[in-house]
Order: sequence, then structure tokens, then C-alpha cells
Amino acid sequence: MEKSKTRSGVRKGAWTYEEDKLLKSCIIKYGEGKWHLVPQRAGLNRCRKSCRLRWLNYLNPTINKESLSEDEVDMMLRLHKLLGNRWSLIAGRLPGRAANYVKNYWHTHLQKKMVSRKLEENKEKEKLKETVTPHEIIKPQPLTFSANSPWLNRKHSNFVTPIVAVSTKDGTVAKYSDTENTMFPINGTDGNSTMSALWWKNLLNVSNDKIASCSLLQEDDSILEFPNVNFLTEVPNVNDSNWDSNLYEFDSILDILN
DNA sequence: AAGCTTCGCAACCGCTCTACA
DNA sequence: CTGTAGAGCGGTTGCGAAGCT
Repeated sequence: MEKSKTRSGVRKGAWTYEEDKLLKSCIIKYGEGKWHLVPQRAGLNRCRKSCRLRWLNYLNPTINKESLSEDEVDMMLRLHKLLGNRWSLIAGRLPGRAANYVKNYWHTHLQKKMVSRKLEENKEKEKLKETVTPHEIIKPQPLTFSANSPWLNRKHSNFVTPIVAVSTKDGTVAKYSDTENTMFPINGTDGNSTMSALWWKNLLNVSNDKIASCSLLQEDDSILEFPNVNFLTEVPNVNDSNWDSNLYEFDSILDILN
């Protein structure tokens, strides 16, 4: 980097050993943060951004400067698939690795790999398209339940209200339990009665665009998307049912990936 | 050996987010 | 609600080293 100055007279370019020393001792003395005060405190003719970057990417003693292990590269690939170019988040999951380092490593080593792999996979897909005929989609049919079925047998009740929950694309959970459309009457007492399959039909009538794809299990190259999912930004309400919670702990997502 | 090209990485820039008055 | 300043992030740039001809 060329040793130059900005219009405001602040030094730019590569850091010298003396500058590093000054910055390091300043951070040790005052701690991280308040970066706007750092140049003054350290006696450096650098902007606060430059100081922060130098510390975070190079001087910080927690930084691991050794080359990435296979495990770390694997983790990086998985995290990038999940998070995209969120380098700081990815770096946060790789102990001792700075965001800038992760970003540079991705651009210099992994991006090409990913591009060539994608091309290969596209070729494979094209081949498969030529040889495999499309499957006929068979919709599941309503079952006919016996009124004697133990799980339906409720004392003093002629109705059973199944609660069906469908995960939707917009992150909400549609619950099909309204009594008017989903209750199925248990007819008579002759033992041969069947139940109305109205609730099941209603379930099938849920439009396709409301049913979310099972993207977590996809293994293609598209970036996994979690609509309306906040990462560690809110604490789920403990009173919510399991279905109501669309907030995921980051670790849970990692578990899914592993 | 010299010139040219490519690669890796440190650093910069501009934008967004957040806190606060 | 709005403006401002600080902090942080991701994209991009440009230098120096390494490799190639």
C-alpha cells in the first residue's frame, strides 16, 4: 500500500511496526471500543476505522494466524451456504478467525471451487433430466376411521377436533382446528359408521403457495432461506406453543447442518 | 535476467445500523 | 419523530510476492 495521506491529513496505507506498537499498547491500556478516541489516545495519525480494522484483523492476540484446517474450511462452506456473505457471522463461528480473513479466504480459495462444483452438478442434473421420466404425484387420500378407534373415543363427546398445523412460507403457522369446517361428526351408534373426511379435504385444499418447502433438508446449491426468522434477535416467548415459535437458536441450525 | 501476469491479503470506502439527544 | 455521531459490515482496491514466459 502506498504511504499517502487523506485530505484531512490522516495517514493511509500499510501500518508500520511503530504504529502497531502504539495501537496495541493503547488497546491494552484502555480496552476495545470508543474507536473515535483511539487515534488520539495512541498518538496515531490514523482514522478510527483504520485503527479498528488493524486491531480486529491483525493485532488482536486472539487471532489465529495459522492456515485453516479441513474442519474449518468445511464449517465455512456450510456456514456460507446457510448465511451467505455474512462474513462477521461466519467468523464468529470460527474461533480466532477475523471476518476479513474469512472473506479473503473465500474469494481466493473457495469461490472458484464452488463455481466449478456448481457447473459439474448442473451437468449432472441435465443428464438426469434426459434419462429420468417425471414422477406422477400421488396425493394422499383421506382415511376412513372407525368410530371405535381408541384415539377418537372421547367420552361425552360426539365430535373430534383434530388440530392440524401447517407451516407456511410467510413464517406463520396455520392451524386448522376451527370447529365449523374441521370437526367430523361420529355418526350414530351402529358401529359401522364412518367419519366425515371434511377436515382432511380442507387440509388438501390448503393452496400450495401456503405450504412451505422443506428447505432445511435441501442439498442443492441455492442459499437456504429462512423467511421471517430472526437469528438471536429475540427471545422466544416461553408461553408460545412449539408451533408458534419461528425463532431459531443459531446452534439449532448448526445442528441441522451437521 | 527481465518483463509480464496472477494471486493473496491488507486496507480503504461507502453504506447501513444503532443509540441517543 | 428527526437528526447526528459512532460503530460495524461487506464490497472493492491496490500493493507486493510468486509464478510464468
